[in-house]
Parts: sequence; structure tokens; C-alpha cells
Amino acid sequence: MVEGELAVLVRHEEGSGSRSAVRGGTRGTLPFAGLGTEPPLQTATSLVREGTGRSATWIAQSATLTEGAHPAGATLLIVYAAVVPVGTPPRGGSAWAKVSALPPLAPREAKAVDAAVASLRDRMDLAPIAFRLLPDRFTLGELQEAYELLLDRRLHKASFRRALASAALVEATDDWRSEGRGRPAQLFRYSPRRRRGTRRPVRFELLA
Amino acid sequence: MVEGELAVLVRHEEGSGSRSAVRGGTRGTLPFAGLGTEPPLQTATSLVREGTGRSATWIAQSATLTEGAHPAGATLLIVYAAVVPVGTPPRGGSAWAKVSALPPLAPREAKAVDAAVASLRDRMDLAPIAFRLLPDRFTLGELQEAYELLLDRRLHKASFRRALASAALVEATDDWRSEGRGRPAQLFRYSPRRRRGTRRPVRFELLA
DNA sequence: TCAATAGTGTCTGTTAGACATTATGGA
DNA sequence: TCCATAATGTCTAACAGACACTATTGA
Repeated sequence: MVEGELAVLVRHEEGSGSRSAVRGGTRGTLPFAGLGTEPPLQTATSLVREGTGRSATWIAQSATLTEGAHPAGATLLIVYAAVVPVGTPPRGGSAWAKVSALPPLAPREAKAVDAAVASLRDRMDLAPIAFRLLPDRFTLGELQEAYELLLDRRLHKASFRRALASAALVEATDDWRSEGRGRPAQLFRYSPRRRRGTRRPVRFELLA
Repeated sequence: MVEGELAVLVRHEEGSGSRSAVRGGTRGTLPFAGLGTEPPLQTATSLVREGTGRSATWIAQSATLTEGAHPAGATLLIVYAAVVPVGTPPRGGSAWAKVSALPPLAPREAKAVDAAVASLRDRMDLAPIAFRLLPDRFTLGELQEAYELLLDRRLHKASFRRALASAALVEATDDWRSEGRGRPAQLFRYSPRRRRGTRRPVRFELLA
């Protein structure tokens, strides 16, 4: 997450002659490794470590793509979506690129980004992904922003906090953070207490 | 769907000597084809046609597995979940096997079934999967059974119908079907009218 | 007439969203 | 003091689930 937007780790290609020069900026590539003997989940985990110096706070397979060209010449691309907290600095010549302002990517890599973002959105109400985007301690405003980012819509503040409180997912700390003008916000920690209480009601409205 | 339960198309292996004889019944294999030049979605679509003689009413990629042995010796298995209406007869030596009573499968194929079922359950409220399990015309009781099967829980009849009516997803036909004793049930057709009306509220309760 | 199943009407507790108000800091 | 932001209390409309009831068939 960068400036309130989802961001992806990209490595900008070395300018290898005029061939790789493309209108709209330098080309980028996503973290990639060939399929070896180890499980691909382990490979993905290592790629996160190499690119950020820390472990992902959430990771899952998103899709497997076969259509479109890939820079490394692979015939098949297993896509993983991994999450690290906001503010994690990139390492090893990589950089964060907001998903709304990606550098030019190979067609298949652009699809990979779409699939990864889609899988975050699809799974966010089955896994605490929003919390994984935040540091250990956060304000409720920050948490709501993370949810709004993943849901791609505005939420009602009072409703959001009521539902959060009734789910007993966060624990207040004694610290407050002052951010410019207004009243300081209390810092919270993710500390789930309940176990799968209510079941979600059937929702027909989302069906085509 | 067979007898109110999800079922998978399996081909029972020929008894090739005592080696393949396994306690618990003959071994089975899932529909499979090697990765060729065509997109795997197209391969999956063809496999459904070969196994059922008709096109899938819904299909999507579920997972890509690398761990565990696979009968055809593949190093990697791209799993697709496809749906056909209840009552579709198997073809070409295949048979329907209820997911609760599968024949012995290779470890990776057992995982494939789990992944396919999980992807149906995960996506059912974003795609009209329950309707795809039913024939063109169905009773509301049958529809509710399909939903209960996918949700793995009982639903309240009046609530189910109220929500369905307000979503304007089905259209009544003039036909009724008498099934044994009681009052005949009216037949309905899937005929969605609304387009993404209400948004689903944030659900914290499902998060660990 | 009885039994069994389909379909509905009504009530109630819960809750999402709107609105207003208080709390607490900086300028 | 004013302003900006956090946090919270109250009201209301919507709705899920419970229950009871009517409707319509076969036995």
C-alpha cells in the first residue's frame, strides 16, 4: 500500500539498447523465478524476502496464466499474491508501483497483477488481509481506509466501528497518535477473539 | 449433483494386474489432458464435452498443484472446476462419484477435488453457480437444495424465497410439477433482471 | 379425511446507514 | 477562540429468521 493505494513490487529493466525503450516509461518486470524442485509457494515466499527483506504477512496463489508473452520466456506463469505492511521499503533495485500507474509490463504480467489484486479482493472477507496491509499498531481510520481500498467503496464510520467491536477483532492499546490538527486517534492491534460466529446470509443481489 | 450431493466425473482404471488393486475399491482418475499449445481453459472445456457429451454450464480455474504424485506423471496440475446440470449422464466409461464417497485417487487428484469444491463454494455468491447445477426449469425447493449443498448449511424457506424475489433472479413458468404426495411445485427459470443492486456489507465475523 | 409438501403472511430481534453530538487536540 | 478530526449515542428502515397459516395434491 502506497499513498492509500495498492502497490506492486516491480524491477525496472536496465536500458538494454533502444529496443527496450518504450513510450510511457521504462519497462518493468515482476518478481519472478523459474519452476524448480521446490514447491512454488516456497519460491514465492523467497521472492518476497528478496524484494522486501521481510516475510509476507499474507500470501496465496492467485492464478496460472499461459496466454501472452512473458519476458523470461516461460510458457506458464503461476501467480502468487503476497502482502507486506505499508511502509515496507523495497530492496535490491525494486520499487513500489501503484496499480493505477504501473510501468509498461509484458501482457502476461499485466494480467498477473490484475489476478493478484482480484484475489485479494475476493478473499478479504475470508482472511484478515486488510490487517496484513497495516503495521502492527494502527488507527481505526487507517483500518477503515484499508477496507475501503480493498472493497473499492466508501464505508460508514459508525457502522464500521460497531461491526468491528462486535466481532472483537482488535484490541485497544494505551497509545494515541496525533496527526496534524484534530483529536489524536487511538492505536489498536489485531487480536481476534471470536471464532467464526455468525454465518453470512445468502446474497442474491450480487449475481448477474 | 447426484442424489443431493456434489459429484465428480471419474474414470475407473482398468485392472492392470494386482498392482493397481487397492483396498476400498478400484482406483479412479480425474479427466486429464497434457498441456498442449492450446489454452488450458480450452482443454478443460473439451474434457467436459468428452466426459458428458455437453458443454459445461460454468467453468473456472481452481488451483495449480505441484505436490503429490500424479498418475500421468505430470509435474504440475492445473485444476479446473466445471459444472453441468443434475442428471447429465456420463460418457466414455466415466462415472459420477459423490465427493463424500470418492474412489481411491492419487494424492494430487484428491487435492484437486478439494480445490475444485472449495472454488465452487468460494465463488457461488459472485456467480450463479447454483443455477448452473440445475436444469433449465427447476422448483424453488430444488434451488434451495442446491444452495444448501454449496453453503453446507440449512436455509430458512421463507427468507430464501423473499431474498430471491427481491433480487428478481428467477421467472415463474406456467408449469407445475407433482412429486409424490403434496402440492405440486411451480417451475421457475433463471432470468436475472437486476444488475448489482445492493452492496454486501462488511463482514468481520468470518475472519479468524 | 388425512398426510405431505408448496407457498405466504406476520412478528420480532438484529443491524446497516444516517444524523447529530461530544471529545480533544492544533492553529 | 475556532477548526479539524476522533469517537460515540440515537433513530430508522431493511431484513433474516421464527412461526403459523393457507393451498393443493395423493393416498
